[in-house]
Amino acid sequence: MRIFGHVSYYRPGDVLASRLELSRAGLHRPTRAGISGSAQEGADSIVLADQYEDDVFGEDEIIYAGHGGRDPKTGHQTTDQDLNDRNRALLRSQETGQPVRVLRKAADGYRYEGLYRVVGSSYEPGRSGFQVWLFRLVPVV
DNA sequence: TCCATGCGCGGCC
DNA sequence: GGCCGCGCAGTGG
Repeated sequence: MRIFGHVSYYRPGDVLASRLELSRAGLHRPTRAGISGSAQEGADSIVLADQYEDDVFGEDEIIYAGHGGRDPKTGHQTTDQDLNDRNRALLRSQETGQPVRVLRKAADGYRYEGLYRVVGSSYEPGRSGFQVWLFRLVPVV
């Protein structure tokens, strides 16, 4: 059963040591993938891990780059992203307005940043010039 | 360097 | 609908 919103007793600011712990806690179930969710229900959680060059973690908003088109070695986008199921999940979240748990890689592990809502999306050239999905998330008040 | 782990989707009853 | 297999991933020992 997919859970949207807070999970168990975990609250923003909590730090877990690894992706495995995030998974066991239910904060972010996939052990490697950055987007948790389905095209039909939407995304329930995402992870920012300094892997995508087009990410922006701002004071009052997050720009989260969509999935795909990336060279794992260089970290740069090397092809246009496509509308895959993970990106569809975030588009779906924008439609439903369901909150998305945001986790962010930190020095000591993965920090639970809190609940965000997907309020915008675009498909445009990123830093490397290839088309990327960009999702705009703002904190849930 | 290698590979485990969790899961969404699609195919097939 | 339920089960199974496939492919893949914002890791990590």
